[in-house]
Amino acid sequence: MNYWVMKSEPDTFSIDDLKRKKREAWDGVRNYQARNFMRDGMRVGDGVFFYHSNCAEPGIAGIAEVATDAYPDPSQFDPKSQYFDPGSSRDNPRWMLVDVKFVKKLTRVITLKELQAQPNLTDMALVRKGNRLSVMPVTAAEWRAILALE
DNA sequence: GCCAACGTTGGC
DNA sequence: GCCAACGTTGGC
Repeated sequence: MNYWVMKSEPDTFSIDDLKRKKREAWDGVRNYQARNFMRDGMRVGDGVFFYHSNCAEPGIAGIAEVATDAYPDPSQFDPKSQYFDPGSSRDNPRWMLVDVKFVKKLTRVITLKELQAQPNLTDMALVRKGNRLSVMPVTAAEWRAILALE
């Protein structure tokens, strides 16, 4: 069982959207490191912090769960999609994704500011300046420490 | 909207 | 293979 944080801009897809839809294919990831985490690291049942980025109150807004193994992101084959990748093929897909299912919305957003203020979380990739990865691993200790803040 | 950080692209 | 130019992310 591993833990992850996945970022989404709430204007595009928020924890409330996931709550309403119950489940979502996490498409559009076009970063190799993030893809590798989904493809090689994620297993069904892994815990996911749903992080709101690029918004008024950036932070962890809810909990989700990995619902599938990785499979090819269909949007890479769709010429009409903003995520279309002409360099990818069905025989040799470049981009993978997982489905994520809603677990719960936190009673409040645990803000980035708050996470940065935790002495035991200073090593966490998420809180380090300039980290733009949209999918990152979280240790079990970090997972517990963050849940305890709610 | 600004800009720092950083990944990607492409000329050489 | 180097690295400048460029594009994107995301906090502020």
